[in-house]
Formats: sequence, C-alpha cells, structure tokens
Amino acid sequence: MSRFDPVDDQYDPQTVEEGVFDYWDAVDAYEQTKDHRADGEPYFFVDGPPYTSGSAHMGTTWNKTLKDLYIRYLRMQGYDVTDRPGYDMHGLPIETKVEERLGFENKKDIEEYGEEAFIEECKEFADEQLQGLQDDFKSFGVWMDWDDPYKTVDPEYMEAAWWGFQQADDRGLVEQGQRSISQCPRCETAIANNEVEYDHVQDPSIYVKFSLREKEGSLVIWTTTPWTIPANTFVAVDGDATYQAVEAQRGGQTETLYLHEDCVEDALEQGGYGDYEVIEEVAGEEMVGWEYDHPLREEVPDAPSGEGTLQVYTADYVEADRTGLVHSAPGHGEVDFERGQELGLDIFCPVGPDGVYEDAAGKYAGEFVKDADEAIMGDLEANGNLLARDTVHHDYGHCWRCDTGIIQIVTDQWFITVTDIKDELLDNIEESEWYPQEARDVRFRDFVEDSPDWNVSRQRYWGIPIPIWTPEDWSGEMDEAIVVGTREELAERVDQDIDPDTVDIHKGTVDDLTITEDGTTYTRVGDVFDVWLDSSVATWGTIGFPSDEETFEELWPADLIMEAHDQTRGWFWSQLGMGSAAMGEVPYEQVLMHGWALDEDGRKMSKSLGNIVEPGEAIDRHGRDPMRLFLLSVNPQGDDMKFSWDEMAEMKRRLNILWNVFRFPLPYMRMDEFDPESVDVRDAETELVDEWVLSRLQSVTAEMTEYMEDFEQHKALDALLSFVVEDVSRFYVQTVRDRLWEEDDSSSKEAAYATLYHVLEETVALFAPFSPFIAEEIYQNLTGDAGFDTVHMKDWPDRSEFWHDEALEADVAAVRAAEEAGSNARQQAERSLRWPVTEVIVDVTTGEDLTASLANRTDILAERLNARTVTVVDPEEDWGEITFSAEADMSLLGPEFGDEAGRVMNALNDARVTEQSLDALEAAVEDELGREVDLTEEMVEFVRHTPEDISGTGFEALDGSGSVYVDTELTEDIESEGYAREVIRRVQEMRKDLDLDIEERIAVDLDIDDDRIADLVREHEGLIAEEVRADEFGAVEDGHRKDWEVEGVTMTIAVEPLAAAEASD
RNA sequence: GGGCCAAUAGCUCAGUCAGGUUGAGCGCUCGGCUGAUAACCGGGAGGCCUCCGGUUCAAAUCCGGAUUGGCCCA
Repeated sequence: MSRFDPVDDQYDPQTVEEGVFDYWDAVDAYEQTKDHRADGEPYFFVDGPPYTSGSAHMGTTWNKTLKDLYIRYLRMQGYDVTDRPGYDMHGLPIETKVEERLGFENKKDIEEYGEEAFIEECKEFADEQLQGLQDDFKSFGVWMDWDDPYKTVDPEYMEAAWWGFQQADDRGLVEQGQRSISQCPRCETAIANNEVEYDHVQDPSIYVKFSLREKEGSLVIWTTTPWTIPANTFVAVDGDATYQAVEAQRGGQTETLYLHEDCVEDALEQGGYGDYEVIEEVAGEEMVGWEYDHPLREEVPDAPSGEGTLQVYTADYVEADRTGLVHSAPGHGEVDFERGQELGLDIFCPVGPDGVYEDAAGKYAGEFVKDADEAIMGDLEANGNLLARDTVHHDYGHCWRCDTGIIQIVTDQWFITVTDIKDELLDNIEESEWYPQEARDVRFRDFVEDSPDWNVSRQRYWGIPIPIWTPEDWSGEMDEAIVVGTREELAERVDQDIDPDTVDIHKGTVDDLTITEDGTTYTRVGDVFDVWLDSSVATWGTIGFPSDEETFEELWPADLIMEAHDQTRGWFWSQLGMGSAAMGEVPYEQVLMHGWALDEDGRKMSKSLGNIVEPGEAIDRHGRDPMRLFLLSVNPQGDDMKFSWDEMAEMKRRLNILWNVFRFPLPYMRMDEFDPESVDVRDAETELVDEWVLSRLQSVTAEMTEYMEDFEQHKALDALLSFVVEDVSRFYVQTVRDRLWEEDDSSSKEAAYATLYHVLEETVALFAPFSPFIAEEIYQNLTGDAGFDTVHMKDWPDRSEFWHDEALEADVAAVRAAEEAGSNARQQAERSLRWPVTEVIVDVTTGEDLTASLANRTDILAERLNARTVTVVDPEEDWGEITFSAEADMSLLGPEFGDEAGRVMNALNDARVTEQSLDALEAAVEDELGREVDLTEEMVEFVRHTPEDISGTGFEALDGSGSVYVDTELTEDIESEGYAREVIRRVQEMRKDLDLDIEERIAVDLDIDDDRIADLVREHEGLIAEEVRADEFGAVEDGHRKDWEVEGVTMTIAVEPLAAAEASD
C-alpha cells in the first residue's frame, strides 16, 4: 500500500477486513507487536477457558472482544501482556455428546467399548470443537496466542490441578465423606447443584399416615417421592408450631390424625374426610420423641429401626405446608441428611448409583426407583397407611446433559473442605478489585458465605483423575492415603516404569498404576475431578506451573480476568476456593464482570426460543469492526447487553464518517505531494481551527485514557466517536475545505494538511484496540513506509500540553452554540448560507465567560455564519423586544415557600416581564398567585423570550446563554455576492456532472436573463473564476449546457473543459 | 421458593450514589447544503421516567410492595 492511495468511495468493512487479514499475515503483525513489547513491564492476563462444546455465540464473542480490546490497549500502554487463550475440555457435556455419537445408553456401554478408547474419542471430539472455536475467535480479529493455547487435557495442565489438590491436602483440606448429592442415574455420577436444571413435571402427591406406637393415632406426612419412603428414618416438626390431634370420619370409620393447626382443613379435605373434631393441641416441641411404626416394614424389613430412629424431631426446614410434618430420609435429601448427622442417626440409602433399589430395599430390590412409585403407593394403600393420593405439577431437577430426572442419594465423595477456611476466603475477597465493585461486596460475598464444602469428585471417565491412592482396607484417614502432586512424583512412587515427560495421566493410564510403600500396596481411587476444578487452577496452569517455576515467580497472581456474571458462582468462585486452599490467596487482582448477551427483546438467546444471533451473520451483514464497536459500546460492568442490529448498523455509519474524513484530504495531499515527514505540525502556521481540533484531540485522548483505566470502554468509545463525528467531521473538515481547495501552495494549506494528518494518525491509534481493521487500513495508507508495520505497535496517545488549550476549546464551544442558533435564525428568515447577511447580533443574556469567548472570536463566527459583521451584546445591555421569565432554584424556593414552592415555580416560568428585575418578577408572581412573595437574586435565573416574528434563536453554552439575531436586509453588494455564489455552486455541480478531475481547467458561458443581476454577477467574475477553476468566460460551443432557475431569475450556464476544447481545435 | 441486578422517547442508553422544572444518539418528519455527496447541516413531533403505596415543601432519584426480564441458588 503506498501513501495516500485512492480508496473506495464507500467504506466496505468486509473488503477492508479481508485485506487487513492478508496484510497482517504478510508482515507478521501480531508477532511483531508482541516482540515490540517484549521488554515492557509484564502484565498477566488470564483467559477464562470457554468450554469446548458448541460454537462461539454472541456472549463469547462479546467476552473475547472485550479481552482483545484491553489486551491491545495494555500493549499500547507498553505492557508485555500474557495472552495465552485457554480451553476447558474435560467433563460430562463432552462425554454425553460422545455417547450420543457412539449410540451409547449408559455406563455399561462405555465399559464394553473400553475406557481408554472412550477417552480417546472424547479427546478427539474436544479437539474438533476447539478448532471451531479458535477459527471463530480469530475471525473476530482477536489477537491471542492461537498457536499455543492452554488445554485442560494436556498432562502439563492436568499436573497443575494435581499440584493444587496436593497443596490443599497438605493443609488438611481434603477428605472423603458421605454427602447427599444430586445423582444422575443415567450418567451414574454426582452432578453439581448448579448443573441441575429445573423442569416442570407431573409427580405423585401422597399423604401418608405413620401410626404412633404408644399413642392412639397417626402422624400425617406429605411427599412427592414415594420411592424415598422405604428410607424414612424420622419425622420432623416445627418446635414452635401448634399441632392438633383431630378425630375425623371417613367411610364410617373414625381416625385420630396429627396435623399442623394450619393444615388440618386442607389435609382432611384431600383425604375425603367428613366431620372432624379437634381433641388435643400440642406444641411441636412436646411431640419430640414420639415413636411410630415404619409404614413399609413388611415390604422393606431392613428399613431403619436402630437407635433413635422412627421418632419425631424438630428441624428448621419444616413449614406449615400440606401437613406441617416432614418425612425425613437422611439417606436421600440434603437437609434430611444434615439433620440426621446432627442427630447421630444411621444413614440408610437402599438405592444404587444407577437409581435401582439394592437388596436392602426388600420387595422393591432390582427396580428403578421412579418405576417403583406405583407399587409403593399400592402397598401403602393396601396396608391402610395411605391417606390420599393425587398428582402435582411442580419443578423437578434434571441432569443438564441428558435431561434425566435426578435423584438425591447419599454416597461417598471427595471434598475440599472450604468451609474450614471460610474466614480466610472472605478475607481474600478483599484482596481483589472488582468492576463493578458491588458485585464483589454483595453477590460474591453472599455466595462465599453460604458455600458448602466443594464436592470435587465425579464417577466418570473424561476428566483429570483424582490423584489419591489408598490401601485396600483404608481407614478413611488422609494420613494413610497418598496424594500425588506431579508427574515426577508419580514416576518416582509408582511400581510401574513410566516416563514423567511423556506419560498421559488420564484415567486409562493411571488406573493401572499402583504404589507400594512399607509393604502396603495402594491403588488409585476411581473418580475424576469435577470439571470446575480444572479451570480453577488456570492462573498457574496457564504458565506451566509447577514445571515452570520461574515464570510463576515473575507473573503470579493474575493482574486481570474478565468473564460474565454467571461466573460469580463459577470461575470467580472456584479460583478463590482453589487459590486459597492451595496458595493461601486469591489468584487474581482485578475482575471485570460483564453481563450476558440477550436478544433484541431482552430475552436470553436460546435454541428453543429460536432467537440466536450468530456472530458470523453479524460479520456478514455489517462486518467485524462494526460488530466489535457495537459490543464495545455497551456497559461492560455487570449489566446485560441487549443485542441490536440497528445499533450495529449505526456503528457502521459512524465508521463510514471516519472513512470519509480520512479519504477527504487524500486527493489534495496527493496532488500537492504533501510530505508529512517534512512538515511538523508544531512548526506549521496553524490557524485557530487547526489549534482547536488539535486541542480537542488532547482532551479526548485524556478522557478516553481515564475511562479505559476504569474499565468503562463504552464511554471511551463514545468520546472517540463523537470527536470524529462532531468535532472533526462536522466542524473541522467543514471549516477547512476552502483552504484545501485553494490552488496555490500556501502555508495555510500546508498547516491544514499537517493538522489533518496528525489528527488522523492519532485518531486511528485511539481506534486501534476497538476496531483494529479500519484503524490499520487508514494508518497504513497515511504512513506508508514511514510508520510501524502495524498500527498496533503504536503507543497509546498521551495528552500533549503543547496543544491542549482549554480556553480555546471553550471559545469554540461558544462559537458553535452561537453558530447553531444563527443557522436556525437564518432558516427562519429563509436566507440560505450562500447569501451573506449584513449583520449578526449575538445578545448574551448571562455568562461572563460566554461573552468573553464570543467577543474573542467574532471573526470565525462571521465566517461561519457568512455575515459581514458580528456584534456581541453583553449581559448589561438589552437588545430587541425581549421578555423575561425566570427559572427557579428549587433548593432555595423549597425551604422558603414550602408546599407553595411548586406554584411559585410555575408562576415564574409563566411570567413575561420586560425587564430583568426582581420587582417585575414579584409583581408577575403576585398577579398569578394573588399573594406577595419575596424573591432574592439567588432564587431565580432570568430566561429570555423572543417575539415570534423576529428571527432570533436562543442558545446555551459555557456559563451562560443568549440569543442570535440575523439582519437579512438586502444590499446590492450582498445580492452581487449571493448570485455569484449561486452561479459557483451550479458550475461546480456541472463540473461533477462531467466527472472532471479536480485540477481540470474550464471555460464558462453565462447567460443571465435579468440585466441588473447579470451586472451584479459580473462584479464577482474573479471570485467565480477562482472557485470553479475557470480560465475563460465567453461563448462555449460544445460544452455541457444547462438552464437554471435562481431566486426567480433564469440563467443558462455552459461549461467546457479546456483540454477537450483544445483537442477538438 | 430465596439472593442479586435491571426497567426512562418507537429503538439503544445517560441521568439514580449526593431528591429540586428528564437528556443524547438513532429512527420518524419538515427543511437546508452540494468537489466528503449512498456524505453533511438545521428545525419539529415524540416521555402518567413499569405499576401501587410511603417519606418529603418537593421523588425518575430515597423507602416498602407488585409486575416483567436477566443471573445465581433451592
């Protein structure tokens, strides 16, 4: 690409982006940029690894775009940024996908297929998925180290998990224990609570009578899981509640039933009872110790019967719902289990990991629990213990992968006992900065406070094997188990001969390894880690620790991580837990927590709703840079993003303005062979607007930097875009056009070139992290061989005090406000900008700074409003037929007038007084309200009103406000220039019709119907000739000829290029 | 069922911390400009600030409750 080459008229993102991809490849842009910062201060960013199933959706795209933005920005700030991407590749989701692929039904199929072969399939699948994700991320223009991602399935990475786990064990935080867990009976594994999805289902709803042993009557319980009745161990009541014994009639029989006082009515109705009588009231507390018979004793002889079982206890999970007495089975439910442990009761769980009753379930042995519901209800009915049966619609947990209904059972699991170090966890939270901070102090803290021990074991195949070896008759004490931390240690301790550098430590390999020490042989426990443990070690796994200690010492902990808010309970938490357990500290210093990508209606994107927007489609429709700008224009802190095609299209439009601003000076620079290297903008003869736009650039740079440091890139982007649109395009370029169109070389033109060049070069640097493609395209075109090979090697701009000039910016802000009002006044007077006006009066109502700024800059205001003179009238004087109302300062009016303050305010708003005096206002308010008021200077600010028939328009700027009036009286002088400019415009249009080159000379033939006008126009022939590059006025024979109607005057204009005329001679 | 977050113009969002007459961009509409031209500029319309209560002279803003949506948990 050579300097100032012509570019497409229209910004076409896809063309730019494809060109830039090729260019980056050709110059090794990414590698060069990294090398360029290799000696910079290290910055340790850690990528939260996306899970390798499915493809990149809008949320992942947002996430990676944010990461790319901040990485690029930090590099421009001079940091040597760690940018290793990661992938989370183990776990049940991939196993189930592979099972589907292979047509498997359950674990037996896997065993038959062979564990090792199955693991190999999983790895292949995960690798395929990884490739797809990488291609997506690259296509978004994300610059990370794609050649060397960290993968949670690499032995080096898996070792990081082993090491962390061993550290936790050294601190005494690892134990095996029984817990009530959510089990997927198909996957035959525990699944984490957050992996349980709740669906609406229909289940049995039964009321069961438990006959009391030493008293007349029965306790009544309610459940939706008849299959847990065999494991019933106790009944829970609310100690503070009142229970009633009722004698109720049904089918000619009288029964005595115990129910919560608030539940009697409903429960009896469910059971179809008629009359009843309350015969006793008893506090829950008093019922403790009452014994009852197990309702399925005959069917399940092994049902609980030991010390303390089949009695009433209090529990805090009891509510006055259904019966107010709760069937409790510590072998199943989580709260039942916890209360059972407290009470020291035996745990009875007759259900296997596959959800099938074991022998202990007596009659029901061999049957799948949900299938046994029917038989159990039948038996309860038969033995007279069923009070009522019905069905109920409710939410019930299902496996997130295979949608099988989960069951609660008690099994042996491995835990990291984070509850032992909860205080430490809570302290460590304080060591990281969160954006937004409240997320840390409220949501995260709450979650950590309530978090139970971390169940890290899964009874599956595709995961990091838990590195624990136990002897055959293990006591359960961790002292007597071996926890291996590294591959090196593994090779040293196992009986078999393995090479630590090449050994794969997946289940297929390590399950066969044994350790023999002091005559005892240890075998590995079968489980693998919960996949959340994998990513929890990412901060050291990313940098190859524990094999690579040096990098660890240099970088750890992470400077920054950024993920969506669902990771509060996920990665933010797992890292805190593992980091604290293994390292004693939180492994990240800053967290940027963003939201989720929702659809245009604010609903989450999902397959079932059919509202998913693919990033690929966005790229096809609008391009990468516009997509990125849209994603980056959204608040990244905590809030969800509503996707919007319209906003994305708008971003493309904004970039098109950038494109126009960039391509606008190119033809001139080319023509004049402008050489940026020979003109330093500091030495150029810059004019007011040049200095102004350069100052604005400094302010915008400083503003952006501040926002970027606070992780508010959406505000930074907003500042940048409005700089380009408002300041550069709408003001600077408009102003500077005449100077570039000048034919002769001039210091003014050169200063404009130098200014534009400098502004554009710095502006694209500011764009570089946001929209890397268009920034590169423009940068390369501008700098040619003189710049870096890529814009991304540039430093982030710093505010230059040389150019920064706040007073000048204030002046121009005032001028622009007055100009806008002036244009409006002109429009009201129907006098187009082409026609000069004799005078513009700017009447300043309030504001010393405003008056000073405008008075300073009447020349530029005159130029922009095409006025012969501009007069600024200061606030001490009045001009024209103005009336005044007043705006109230409610913080003063409120206390003064109390509940009448609102009415006083309205009266002030409605007042129209002719002088700016408190007396006049007071009189007007009194008129309106019928009472006297005392106003002070501080309470009111005068607002002026212009009579409707005067062409005046109000404006506000800086510290004040005012009005602009335009005097549109015509003089011959003005008519002369006005008509001349009308001619110029039309000749220009005809030049364009002919598609003439900018430099082309022409001959112009003017034939104006009205002699007076013709004479007036002739006075400006010189101006016309200069503006339209005409060498001759006179008869044109073959030229482009056109009739025009200008302000009621007919004129015929003919234009002929002179080169053509000569050629035809 | 519980915790946290959000709701302001047709759309996307500021304003809410620190109560005092609701703003921007886009879209719509009317007009202007014309060697950046599929660009650019100006005017206008468009808001019971989700709803119901409370505190206050005064609430988009503070408090309580509801509705809808999002995340997390049960």
